[in-house]
Amino acid sequence: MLTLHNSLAREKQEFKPITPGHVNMYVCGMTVYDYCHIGHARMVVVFDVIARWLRESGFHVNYVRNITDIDDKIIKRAVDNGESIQSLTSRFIDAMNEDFAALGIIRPDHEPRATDHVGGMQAIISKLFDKGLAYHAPNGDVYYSVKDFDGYGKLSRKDFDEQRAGERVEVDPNKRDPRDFVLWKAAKEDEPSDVKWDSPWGKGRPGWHIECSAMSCHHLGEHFDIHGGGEDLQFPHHENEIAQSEGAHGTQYVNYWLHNGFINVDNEKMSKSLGNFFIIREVLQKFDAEVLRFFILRAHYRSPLNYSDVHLNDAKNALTRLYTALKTVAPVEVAIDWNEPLAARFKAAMDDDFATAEAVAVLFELAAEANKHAGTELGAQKAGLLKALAGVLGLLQRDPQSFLQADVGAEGEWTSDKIEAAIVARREARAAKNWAEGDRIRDELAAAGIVLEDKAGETTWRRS
RNA sequence: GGCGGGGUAGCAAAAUGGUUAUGCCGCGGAUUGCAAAUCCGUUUACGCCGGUUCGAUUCCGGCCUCCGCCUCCA
Repeated sequence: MLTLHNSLAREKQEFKPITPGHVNMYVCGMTVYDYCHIGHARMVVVFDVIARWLRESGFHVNYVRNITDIDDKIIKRAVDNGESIQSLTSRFIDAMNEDFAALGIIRPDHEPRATDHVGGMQAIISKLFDKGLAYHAPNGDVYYSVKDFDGYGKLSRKDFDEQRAGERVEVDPNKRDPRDFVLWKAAKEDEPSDVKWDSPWGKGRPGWHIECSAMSCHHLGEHFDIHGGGEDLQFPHHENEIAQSEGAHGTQYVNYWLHNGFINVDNEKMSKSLGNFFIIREVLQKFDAEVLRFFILRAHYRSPLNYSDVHLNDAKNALTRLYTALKTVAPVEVAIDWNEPLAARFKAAMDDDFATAEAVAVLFELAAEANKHAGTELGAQKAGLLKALAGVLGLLQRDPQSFLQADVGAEGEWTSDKIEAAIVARREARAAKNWAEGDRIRDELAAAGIVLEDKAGETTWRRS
């Protein structure tokens, strides 16, 4: 039985799809005006694994992750750069795809872009007008009238009588209620022409929240199973999506809300204003992408996760142990037998709100089993199961050598040819029992971060 | 102020009312020409104070403390 933590109920619940055997899942994706940081990496890795596990569990999954390609920050950046919206967003969409591919992310079934769904957004706004949930403000913007929607606050559990509106932010005089949020932004004189769409309420562009209501509805319908995103989106974004979609359609919007935790730096939220954020491609200069993926999956998706080079290095050493086991004990291909004790533990962990930390622990126990039975059929079976289970998490699918010898962020002076030549020289010295020379060569390589391993007359190498 | 999530061994991170988490690091042993890898063994735990219980890190209450959301944000 699959259980998951539903933010709406604030407890773990058994997962029951609307249509047996099918899962419709929507995740809030990127606003493409800059490179993705490791917080985004966590989000996409987490939901990638969730989608993989749902499929492994036999569901047909329709996974949608949107791209926000129109927004204040995008306009500002494009204007600052003196380029078109289209040129800016397509550049960062390409970069995003590169980064996500490096992380082993399986592309969602649909990646709708906001600018392709403006019509759908207008249709929802019109329905909201029909139901008296939207109004046209003096400044030309269209707002959602929060006080007219009964369920407002049910996701974030905000008791608005307790909130002191305007305490931290000036209340916009165009709003009838401080909680109201924008559905349609009136075009401004100085804005570029490619950010203006015609609408019944004048030229303008959509508000942020309406995008997701429209795109999810287009691909998944008015009522679907799972909606995910970062925990910060719970309020106001997801709360507002509920207000829009349920307000317009009159039916329940989403059954299960999933929110992933943040990546922190020095126990503080990573954010641009604090200047403590890390771009994925920066991190990949220093660490293998699979190390970053592994680092993310070693924690539970809802827990805060502290990032530092020390922690990534720790993760790298741990992943090295797993790959070393697969190098030492060649795995045979196996179909996963979910009744096998360790496989059963893996499954129980994943079924329990996607407890990847426990699932990863199982991987290490399998590695130990494989090592213990190295050279036997049993060992090869254990290694095979290790590789198969890791594959469910999107890990350990490479040739072990390619991971162990990967030249990530190295100086590049020691090419594999040069290393092989040094190994030959060392072998000759050792054959002549010239241990001093053999050890000198090994020390020289070690100083360059290359570790030699002599086994059964063969010498292999890896980078440390 | 409102709402929410934490505090576990040197570091990271899980589960659990009584039984080894797991990984990295450390220490001892086996193995090795010496190493590396591997195996065996092993040292460091559950924020504080009460309560329930035969027994609590695990449940309940209080306290201390850290973090997040309440504003664009994964």
